[in-house]
Amino acid sequence: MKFEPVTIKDIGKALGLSTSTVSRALRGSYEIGSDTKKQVLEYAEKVNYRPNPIALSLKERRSRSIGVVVCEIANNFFSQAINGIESIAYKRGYNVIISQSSESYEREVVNVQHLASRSVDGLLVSLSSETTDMSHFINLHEKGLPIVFFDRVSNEIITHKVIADNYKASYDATVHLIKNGFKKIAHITAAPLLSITKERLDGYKNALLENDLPFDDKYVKYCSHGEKVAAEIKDALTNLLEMKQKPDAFVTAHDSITIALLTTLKKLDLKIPDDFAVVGFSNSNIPELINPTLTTIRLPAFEMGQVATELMIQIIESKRPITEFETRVLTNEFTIRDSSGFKLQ
Amino acid sequence: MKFEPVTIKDIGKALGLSTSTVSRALRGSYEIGSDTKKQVLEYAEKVNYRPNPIALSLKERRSRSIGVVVCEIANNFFSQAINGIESIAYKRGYNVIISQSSESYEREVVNVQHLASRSVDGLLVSLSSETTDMSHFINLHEKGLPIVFFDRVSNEIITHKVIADNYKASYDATVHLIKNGFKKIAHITAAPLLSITKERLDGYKNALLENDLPFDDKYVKYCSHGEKVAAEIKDALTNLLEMKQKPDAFVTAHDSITIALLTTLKKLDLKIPDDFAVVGFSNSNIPELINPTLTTIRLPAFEMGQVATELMIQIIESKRPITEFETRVLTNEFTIRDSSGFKLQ
DNA sequence: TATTTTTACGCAATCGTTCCCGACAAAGAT
DNA sequence: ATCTTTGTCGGGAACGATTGCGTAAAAATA
Repeated sequence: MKFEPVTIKDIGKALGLSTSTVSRALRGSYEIGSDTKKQVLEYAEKVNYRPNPIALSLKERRSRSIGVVVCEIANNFFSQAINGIESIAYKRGYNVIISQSSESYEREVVNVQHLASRSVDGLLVSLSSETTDMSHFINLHEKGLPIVFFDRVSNEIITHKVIADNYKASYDATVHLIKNGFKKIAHITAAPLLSITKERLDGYKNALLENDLPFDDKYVKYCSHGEKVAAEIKDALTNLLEMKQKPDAFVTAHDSITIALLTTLKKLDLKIPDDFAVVGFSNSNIPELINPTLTTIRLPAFEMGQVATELMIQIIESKRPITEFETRVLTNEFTIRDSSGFKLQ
Repeated sequence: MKFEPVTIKDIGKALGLSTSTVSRALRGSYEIGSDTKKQVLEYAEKVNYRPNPIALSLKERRSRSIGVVVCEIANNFFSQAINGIESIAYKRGYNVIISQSSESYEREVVNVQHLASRSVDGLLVSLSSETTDMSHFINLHEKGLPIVFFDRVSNEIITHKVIADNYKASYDATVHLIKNGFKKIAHITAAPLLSITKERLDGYKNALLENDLPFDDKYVKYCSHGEKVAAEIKDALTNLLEMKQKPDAFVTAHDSITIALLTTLKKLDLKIPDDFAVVGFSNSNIPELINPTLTTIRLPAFEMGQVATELMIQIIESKRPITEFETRVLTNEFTIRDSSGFKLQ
C-alpha cells in the first residue's frame, strides 16, 4: 500500500552491481565501463528511476528549494511577484516554498525559522510591516544562508535587493496632481517602518516642496493595514475631512489602501475627481473598469519576482562567495486615467 | 562560512552521551533518567537545537509538506484558496509547496512528478483545462499518495473533493436574469472539459428550460482562457453580436472572462445593463467599484482551501487507510448589484 | 547473599545517495 | 618475466535522526 519508489539499491540488486557503481553509472562517471553504464541507464529508464531529493538534500546539504516570505499571498502585487518567482525557479529546477507573515513580526520569525530548518537554499523576503528587529535574518545570513529582499527591504543586511522606484513613482504622481490644479494633496500610506513607505513619502514631499507647496504632517496618514484597512482608512478620512483646510486629492501608497479609499469615498457619495482626485499605487487588473477609471502606479511585480529569483539562484550556484551586491531598481508604470482629472475651479 | 546547524551528535559529544540517549531525552522517553533528560533539554535549548526535517523525512518517509497544483497563482480565486490552504497547513505544521500549470497538461504532469519525487505527503489539485488523461494522478494515487481535488475535479479518482455549488450558482444567476426580464441569455464559460464548466452549464441550461426558455448552443461560448482571454472573448462577443437574435444578457463562468467581457463591452461603448446585463463568477474584491457595480457569484475560495487541506491532513495522519471519501460542496455568495438590473422595455 | 527485575544507557541498523579508498584484473612498460 | 599503470568496480563511511536490541549497574526480591 505504501508509496515505494525504486532506489539505486534496487537497481544494483537487479543488475548484480553495487550501489556505488550504479550511482556512478547514473552520473556518467568516467570510471564505469560503457557496457555497464548503458545497462544501468537503460534499466533505470525502464523502471522510471528518480533520485530521491530528500536523500540528496541530506547528503549535499541543499534542497533545491527557495523559501518565500511575504505578508500576504492573496494580494495583487505579491501574487504577481510569486508568479514571477515561480516562473524562474521552475525553469532552473527549484521548488518554491511559500509562507505568509500576515504583517506579523512573530509569524515572520516563525516562518523564517521553519524555512531555514527545512534547508531552503535561500530566502526571498519582503518584510512585514511590524519588523524592526532583523536579527532572525541576520543570524541566518551570517551563517551563510543567501537572502534576497524585494519590495520591502532593509539596509541592515548587505545583500541583493530588488525594488521599484518608489520615490519617482510618488514624486511623479504628486507632480501630476499639482499640474492638474490640486494643491492640498494628502498621502495615505502604509506602516511608517517600511522602506517603501519612506521612499514614497520622500517622493511626495519633494514634489510638494519643489512646486512651492507646503508639506504638512497632518496630510500624511499611516495605515498599518492588517485585517482592518477599511476601518483605518475611514478614520483617516474622517480626520482629513474634518480639517478646516481639507485636502482636494490623495496619493495612496498601497493597493488595499487605494481600494479602501475608493470604497469609502463612494459610500460617502463623494465624487472623484471633482471632490477629490485620486492617484493610487495599485496592481489591480481592472483600473479601467473602476468608476471613474483609476490613475495608477503599477509596480512591476512579476519582473521583481523574476529578478529577485535570478539574483538568488546566482548566489546559490556561485562557486566563490559573493561580496558585491546590487540593488536593482525597476521602473513602474504610471497610467493617467480619469480619477486624477483636472480640478474644477 | 557554511550554514551548520547543531545536530543531535553535537549535543551528545558535548554532554558525553550517545546520540540515541540524546534523541530519546529530547522526545521525553521514559527510559532516560530525569537528570540526563533535564541536562539534554537545557543544553538543546541553549544551543537552539532544531531537528533536521530533511533527515526526518528520509527516515520516516514523509516530509510534512503538501504540494499544491493550480493553473495560476495570480488569480483571485486561487490566491485566496492558497491563502486558506496555507492557513491550515501552517497551523498543523505542514509546509506548502506551490506549482502552477498555466493551464498546460504537460506542465501539470511535470509539476506533479516533481512534487511526488520531493516526497510531499499529499497533493492538493485543481486540474488544468487541458487535462483529460488522469494517469499521472492515478499512478501516484494507487501507490498510496493522498490526493484531494478542489474546484476543478475529476471523477476518475475516488478521493475527497471540495467544490462550490456550481450548478446552483449559475442556476440562480440565470433565474435572476430571467426574473429581471432578460430572455436571451448567453453563457460565456471556461474550457469544456472542466467539471466546473459542465456544472455551470447545467445550471444555466436547466434554469432556461424550467422557465420555458429555449436552450441554444449558439449562446454558449467556451474560452480556454490561457494567456489570451481578451482576444477569445472579443471573438466570442463579435460572434454573438452578429447573430440575428443577439443576446441581452451574459452569465460569465470565470473571473478573467468576466473582466475581459466588461472590458470589451466598455470598449465597444455598450451600456450595462441597458444593452446587456451581466452576472459574473468573480472573486474580485472590488465588485462595488466597477461601473456599474457588478452582480457576482463569489466562490468560497478561502474556505475551499481550508476544507481541502483539513481533509488532506486527515488522510495523511490517519492510522488506517481511508476508504470512505466525501465530496464537500460549499455554498457561494450571490450578490445582486447594478449590472443585472431590470431590463428596459 | 544470590537471583531476578528494573533502570538507564549504548550499539548499530536504517532511510537513499555520494564519494573516498582500495581491490584486482588486464594491459603496457621495462 | 616482473613491475607499473590503467580501467572497472565494490566496500563502507557519511549526512541526521529514530529505534530495536543488548547490557551494565542498581534496586528489588527471594
